[in-house]
Amino acid sequence: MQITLKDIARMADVAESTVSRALNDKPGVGRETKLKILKIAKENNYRPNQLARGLAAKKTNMIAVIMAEMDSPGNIEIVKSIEKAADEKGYQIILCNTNNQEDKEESYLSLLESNQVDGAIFIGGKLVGSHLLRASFSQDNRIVLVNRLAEENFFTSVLTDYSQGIYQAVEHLVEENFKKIALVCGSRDDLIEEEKISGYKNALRDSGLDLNQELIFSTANDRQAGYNVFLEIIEGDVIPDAFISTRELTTIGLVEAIKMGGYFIPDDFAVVGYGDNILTSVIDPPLTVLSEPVEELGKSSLEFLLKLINDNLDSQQIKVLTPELIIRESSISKYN
Amino acid sequence: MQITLKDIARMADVAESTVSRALNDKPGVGRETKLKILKIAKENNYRPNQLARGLAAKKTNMIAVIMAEMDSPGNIEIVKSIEKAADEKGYQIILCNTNNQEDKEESYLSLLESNQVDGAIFIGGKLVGSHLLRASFSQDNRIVLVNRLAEENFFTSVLTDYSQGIYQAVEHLVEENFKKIALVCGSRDDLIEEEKISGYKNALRDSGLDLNQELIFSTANDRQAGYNVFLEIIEGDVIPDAFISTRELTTIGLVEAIKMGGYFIPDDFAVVGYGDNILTSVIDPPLTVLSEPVEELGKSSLEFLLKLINDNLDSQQIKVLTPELIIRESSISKYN
DNA sequence: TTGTATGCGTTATCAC
DNA sequence: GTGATAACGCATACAA
Repeated sequence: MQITLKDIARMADVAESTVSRALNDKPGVGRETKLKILKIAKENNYRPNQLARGLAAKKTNMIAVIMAEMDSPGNIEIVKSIEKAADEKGYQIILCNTNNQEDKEESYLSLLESNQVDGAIFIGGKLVGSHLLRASFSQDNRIVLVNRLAEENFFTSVLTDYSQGIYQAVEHLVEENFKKIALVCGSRDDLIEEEKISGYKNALRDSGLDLNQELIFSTANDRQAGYNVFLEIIEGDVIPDAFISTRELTTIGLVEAIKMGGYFIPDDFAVVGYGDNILTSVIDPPLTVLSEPVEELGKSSLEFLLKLINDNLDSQQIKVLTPELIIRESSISKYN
Repeated sequence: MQITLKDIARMADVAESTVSRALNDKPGVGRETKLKILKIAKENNYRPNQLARGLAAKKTNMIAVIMAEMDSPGNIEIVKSIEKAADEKGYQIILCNTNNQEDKEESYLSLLESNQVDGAIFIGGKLVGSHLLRASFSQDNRIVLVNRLAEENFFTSVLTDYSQGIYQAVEHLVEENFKKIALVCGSRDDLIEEEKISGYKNALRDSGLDLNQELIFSTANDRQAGYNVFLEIIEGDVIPDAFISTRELTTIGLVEAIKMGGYFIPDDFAVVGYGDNILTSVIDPPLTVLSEPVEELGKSSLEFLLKLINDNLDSQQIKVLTPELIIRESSISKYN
């Protein structure tokens, strides 16, 4: 059995409250007694019961990080960044994976509603549903969204400016003399995907290129989907000369399909992928990518959340970060 | 503020204990009252405070998964498998990343010692230190190790049989007529690495090949280390014709270095890598790998842990799983 | 500076 | 079947 405050109090021959104060570095305890208490605690390897502590103090120093997809290296990087920042502030994180299932999201949400965590960060995923909104209201808005939109602009969020990112990508491809640029994104009823499309359209317009709706493709975000979409495309009427693939796993599959089909990158098709991480960097040829500001996304989201928690700041804040276009071989025209 | 048992009791005009029984599906509460209570709870979106519940019941239905490295896709797969199994059993997981730092491991261990979780699974990492041993003793051995060894064979564990895996890999390479097979593994004072070396030695002996200590290389498990070790090797006295790389990230770097050096796989060097996942599968040419039984590692570790927790089973168990050799292009000799 | 008393929200052990 | 009541381990307001 674990040793408790009461045990220490008995051993040190003081009151429990004194022990509590000593252990928590609170004022109002004599130097002598404090040292004695700390010594005893250490000797007996005392660990405060966090459940009891949380119950009494209404604070657990834990936050939930709820991610829609664990397969994405970019998301993992964001988590690592959050964890690093949290560690520095004395918080621990609980990592939860919803696998894009709404019911799991709701179940993890109860971590917050049942006071097991002081706040929650949501990474990615579809449009925010009603349960999240409700929870946010009832839980003093101790929620931060990363790369996720809500219909009502209500949540404190840290977002990647996909529109601007895609715009840069198109611009670059146009400079490289590619004319028929395909966009591979996600479901069109997802607001974030609409944002990408809007960046794509704007860039085409500003470059004087015609928009061809047939060059916009919506797929799931996995490798197979990326693979399949290419097969579909080369069977189609309009054959692009360049691809902008806006998610990591799709990018992987797309590149595979191109190579498997006997085509060459960038000679037959230029490719701009998404995410600058170990996965995309392993691909041959070296891939031009939109680099997601993963480090900053994580750091900022945690900072926002701690503000919400500690300052009871309930005014919502939004930070928008622009991805960086990292140009490598896969998008360099051989004719330039 | 969140609604509590007491509130519901008041609304339903019954005692708190009755509400508790009703909500927990315990016997001893009338059908009528039970329905009434459940209705009120639902209407008010009641969520039991898990801290209080855990404190009173001495059970949180949460387990900690403490991993040494989040960068490894194989480890992520193990976690996903654990999470899936846990979900089915009504457990949630807390995912912790130690980054191979002993102090972080110790701090996360306090999740267990402070009763925030019912048990813990450790994935990977160096030899088990004294703090883990101590914790295991004081916490009724509610600890399971995955791919991790302890000096004293004391912990319930699920292990990959690296020795057997490497043995198969050597055997295969020998069949393909490779003669100078290099082994790239981790630090030699790690027991797991010694196991790999032992499989390597046994296979060489059984194949009638000479052992050359200069063909065994110890590196860190990251990409750069894999890259560097190849540079070092081709500067060396003994040039191998095949590599067995026993960790994912090292494998990535090694392959990169080979290709960067202008060499061809498998013509100049055959390669057997580690881990059958998205990362290794993206590599060109298709990589022969030792496929880690990630799914089973996760599932079994959770089952073991639940047994330890619920059955108070303190007899230690060990399960050993053999990796599967998946043969692809990178290890096929052009002369066969 | 220190001790006493109370409460945090639940579960569990008694009575009735 | 139901209701008091005492834990669970800690924090804190207040009294001393």
